[in-house]
Amino acid sequence: MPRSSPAGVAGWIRSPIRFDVRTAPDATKLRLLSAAEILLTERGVDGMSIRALAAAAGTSVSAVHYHFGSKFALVASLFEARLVPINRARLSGLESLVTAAAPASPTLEKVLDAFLRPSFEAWRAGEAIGRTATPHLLAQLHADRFPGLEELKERLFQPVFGRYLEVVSEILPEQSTSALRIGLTYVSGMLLHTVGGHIEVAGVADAPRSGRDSNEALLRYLVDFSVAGLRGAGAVGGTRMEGLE
Amino acid sequence: MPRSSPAGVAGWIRSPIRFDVRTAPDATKLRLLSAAEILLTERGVDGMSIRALAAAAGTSVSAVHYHFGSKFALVASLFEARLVPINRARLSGLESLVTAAAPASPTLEKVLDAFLRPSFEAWRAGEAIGRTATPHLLAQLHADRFPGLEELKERLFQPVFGRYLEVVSEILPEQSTSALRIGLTYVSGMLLHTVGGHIEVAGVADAPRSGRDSNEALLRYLVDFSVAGLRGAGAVGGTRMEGLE
DNA sequence: ATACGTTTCAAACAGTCGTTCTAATTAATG
DNA sequence: CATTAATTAGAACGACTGTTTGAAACGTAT
Repeated sequence: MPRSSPAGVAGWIRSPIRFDVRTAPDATKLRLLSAAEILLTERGVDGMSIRALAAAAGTSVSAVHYHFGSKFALVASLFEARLVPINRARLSGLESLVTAAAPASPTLEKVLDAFLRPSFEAWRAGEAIGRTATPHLLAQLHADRFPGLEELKERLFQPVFGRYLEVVSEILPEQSTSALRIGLTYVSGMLLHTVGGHIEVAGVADAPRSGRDSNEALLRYLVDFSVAGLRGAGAVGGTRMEGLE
Repeated sequence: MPRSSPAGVAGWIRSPIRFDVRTAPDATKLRLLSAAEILLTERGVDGMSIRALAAAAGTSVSAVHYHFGSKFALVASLFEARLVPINRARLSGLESLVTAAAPASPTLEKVLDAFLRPSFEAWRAGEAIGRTATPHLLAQLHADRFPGLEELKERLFQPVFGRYLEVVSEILPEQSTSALRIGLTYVSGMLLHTVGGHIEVAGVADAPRSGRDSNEALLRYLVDFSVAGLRGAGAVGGTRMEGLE
């Protein structure tokens, strides 16, 4: 199939007959990223070939190296482009809660909701337009192995994680930072497990009929589970965590 | 390096001078599985080539297809060989708890401990012999995509999961099966997140100095987190889970 | 219209992939 | 010892990998 033009974004049309999205600046670049998002989600980094990507994007194979330099650079660029907005929403949401509750601390439930919700929003948005969506991609890349990807994940995720860890430590001062770090990592793990498509409860994960309600209910369940887990795991035995210090 | 013979398992030695493990039945098969376990953990299914595998196992490339038929068959065989004992331990541990507590139900904490402990045992055992170990492999394969692997995971894991879901449903009768299914899936997700090497708390995950104590502490934290999470997620709002039914 | 920098394309490069084939080697059986 | 079966090794197959190259096509400005 030749490159189809998904209408819209017009305005500065020059040729009224053969209008093509390619006339937009960076159109090829964006088409490659968009196609890569789907292929990466479906087949992983190693499973996505440059040729399959070029075919899906309607470009030639050399376009990838012209615009990105290498396959890894494209994957890294996509990863960053998708994760940065989510992380920004996470941080701004957290700071809003902190300032609103000052000088006290916000509730743990609200903090975890602020952490988890941006991913769920992107997840639902992706489902709406008929593809497996960004967070699924993030979960896939999280599991994938690729030279340099580990450092990228660290660089992008750690500032967010660290700030949340600070705030949660203030809410649960009786728990050690080490223990809370584990707990928050578990929360991240559950989130990735969810958006990665492993939650296959009736019609939630990849089913076409999953809507806003079930998505919201699943988010609430995850928030409640996390709140109770964080509180409960630290509360049972206060001193036996020294093995993890 | 030529094929080294890790001593032991003798008894029917034939040539006292050039004894080689190859003389044992299925020795090549076992060496391939063992080498595949390491390579799969490190590089994933797509990242492990038959040639690298053969080199690591000290065999020729054709040995793989002679003994297993295909690369996928080898991966599936390894997956099954490693997961079946863990699942057996999970089921027998659960039934022990059930019969011991009859006619009442065992505590949720004991049930989850029975579910999680076999993986932790295998994890620790793997660390002891200096490799990343079986559960890490399982986590890797869980994230990997491979034709037919999904069905295999389903076939191997579902009976165990279903039985645990039954017992947990009896312990928490006020929660719907759908909600508990999600919760138990989250518990699995956290476990995979742990043994997959994503818990990087001081010296626990891949650090060389992680020992029995920190491992046991981490298991306890995960059990406590799961118990509190399962109870807490269902207890907050009893009727708002209908979106997930 | 000419020139220029940007972007696109098909072809080729140097490998690696999983798999198959044939011959040689090994172990077991008569 | 001879024969048969099981196992191994190495080369070869066709297809595919990420990447590079050089020329063609492009919009834009001179």
